[in-house]
Amino acid sequence: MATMDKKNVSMNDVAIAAGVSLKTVSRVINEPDSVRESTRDKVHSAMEVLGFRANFAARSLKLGRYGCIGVVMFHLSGGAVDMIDGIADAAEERGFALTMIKKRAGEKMTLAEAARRMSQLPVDGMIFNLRQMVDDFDTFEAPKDLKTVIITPMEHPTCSTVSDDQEGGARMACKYFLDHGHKNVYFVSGKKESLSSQCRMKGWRAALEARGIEPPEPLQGDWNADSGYAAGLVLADKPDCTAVLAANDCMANGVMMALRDKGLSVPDDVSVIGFDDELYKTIPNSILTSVKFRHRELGIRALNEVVAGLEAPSSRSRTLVSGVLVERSSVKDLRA
Amino acid sequence: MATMDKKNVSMNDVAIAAGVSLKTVSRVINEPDSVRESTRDKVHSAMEVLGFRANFAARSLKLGRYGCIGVVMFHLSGGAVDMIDGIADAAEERGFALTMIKKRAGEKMTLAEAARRMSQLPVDGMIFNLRQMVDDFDTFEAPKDLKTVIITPMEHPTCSTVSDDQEGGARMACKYFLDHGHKNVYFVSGKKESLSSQCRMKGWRAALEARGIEPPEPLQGDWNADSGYAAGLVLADKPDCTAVLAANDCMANGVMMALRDKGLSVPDDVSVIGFDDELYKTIPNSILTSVKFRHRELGIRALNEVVAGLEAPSSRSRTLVSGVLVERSSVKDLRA
DNA sequence: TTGCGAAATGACAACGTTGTCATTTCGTTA
DNA sequence: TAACGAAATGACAACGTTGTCATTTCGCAA
Repeated sequence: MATMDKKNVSMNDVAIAAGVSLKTVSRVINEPDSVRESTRDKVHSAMEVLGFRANFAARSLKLGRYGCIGVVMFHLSGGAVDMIDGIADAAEERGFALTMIKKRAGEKMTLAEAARRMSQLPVDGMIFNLRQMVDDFDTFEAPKDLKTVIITPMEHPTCSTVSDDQEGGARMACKYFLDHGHKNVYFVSGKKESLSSQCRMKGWRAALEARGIEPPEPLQGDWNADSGYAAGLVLADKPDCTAVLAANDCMANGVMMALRDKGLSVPDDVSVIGFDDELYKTIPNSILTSVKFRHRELGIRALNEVVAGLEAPSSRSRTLVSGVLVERSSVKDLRA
Repeated sequence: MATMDKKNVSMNDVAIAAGVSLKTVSRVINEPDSVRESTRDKVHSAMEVLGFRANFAARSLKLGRYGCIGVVMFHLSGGAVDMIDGIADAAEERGFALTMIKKRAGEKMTLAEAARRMSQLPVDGMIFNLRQMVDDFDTFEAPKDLKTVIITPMEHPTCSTVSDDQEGGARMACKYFLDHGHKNVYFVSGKKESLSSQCRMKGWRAALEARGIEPPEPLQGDWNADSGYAAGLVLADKPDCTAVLAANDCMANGVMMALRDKGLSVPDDVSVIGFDDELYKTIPNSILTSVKFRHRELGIRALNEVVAGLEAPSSRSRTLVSGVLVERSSVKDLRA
């Protein structure tokens, strides 16, 4: 048995084994250049033999920081993966790990509650991913010593926020229709409580009103294809409907299928744009033009904002990550 | 200004403010019943006034544990969301938080490297989510004091593993075809390096061979609809092809579209089964029968396995979470 | 060889908790 | 009122690091 069974190997154990002082072991880890090579080797091999691993708690206690960023997922849905991916990559790059907690199903969590839980954990700063409204959004104050960034399209009075420019994306899509000669644009929304859906609707309205067009009544969907299909059946009967903006690709596909089932062609009779640009994964040769948001970039920005604010937690900024219109062939040009 | 600007409020500060000893403050937090109510109130209001928050590092150092489970994402893809969801919920329920790190794009990470990084972080145990093979899988030995669970379909010599029963799911689907009178089943695979795809293929092979049927050459896909479509075009020309098992729903949809474009009907001419049961989100009135895995359950099991093993890190178990065949109408009954 | 400044190393305290054990206070009974 | 056991509280050490400052060792010039 070469392996010791002492529970935890401390720097002191290593120091004794290597015949040096505790502090020298510490130096080998934190400032190796200040230690003579021969000493360093002794220490390294002692660490090897004993299987030494630095104690996170003791180190953090002394340093007064953890090297971890907290992430609170209020809602964990499909689009969140890329965002987490971005957060995690950026964290790694800057030498941070992530500490994650999640709102449980059914649990009513406020920002204050999330902050309270997080501040008991090893974190130097935190990111809240918020896709729906919470009761205490406006009144919430982040702990003064813990930089807090909220991922949400709403502005917050005291915290930094980061968001996709959902409203801008919707405006862009709408303008694209209008610039292609369409006189009006119908809208199919996502779930009512979703902030994304609300913002996309707001952008759609704004773009139409900017051209003096009265927005028609939006159709209520629930993100899934079936609700898009139902909306499509309704829209097929409206003679003035030449353009449909659906709040996501799945519903856009539902709309397109309904239109076809009603004998209408996309884009010849009706043009359609969706959001998220993910239909191509599921539909071969997909023609759907779509507004794509850079979730990964969003995550990266959020993390960078936290890290940048570690020294000045009370600083406040607002970041918008623009979307991109991925052009395919589901929009007909009505001009000329 | 009611707010103190002393950097960190310690139990000692609270004790002085409340006129009690340090230890009494500690007791108020950890064993409130052992403190007289009047004392408790004094302490509580002192904590309130000073804005006291317990120091995680000091607490962990003393207790010798963190209350955190590490999660390493070797691959962060769509299906991972539900799994993380399950892990996070189960963790929460058992009073643990999650510490997460991710393999970076392009980085070559081994299990040993992941374990080394994790063991520098605040974790009592860890979960590796492994969807592809890594070089040191068979030789890897987990730290003796850190319970390690690997989410992977492969068996590991020393670590506990948890997995969907991908192979069983594929067998189930295949058997379903055969039991409905089909004489053969074609297979469209996902990306070559994916363990899921490999296992699904293995199950398909096994089910056919169990009935003495020689499996036809599998068609290579890449998870996306276009590759399924290409496979469908090939399959449409095979007169003996009455049943197709695609390694995911997107490719299954591609196959179906190709068959229809070739004038074949699903399920009248060809029956199709997919995996993951997610097509209904994108396709209205989807008819695709599909094998669904309970990713959330998988995450819960993985976390529970870690927690159960905290006291005996060297214990080892293997958990398989079965899939479910979600029946729709894409399979024709050829009997009678 | 001696002396010197620089480099390397070490002793000790401190970070903010909790465990151990001693002490004080309380309520009850004789 | 005194005496007692139980309940409440407190003093102090310990967890495993890193920072401060003192001490030792080294290499080199005189």
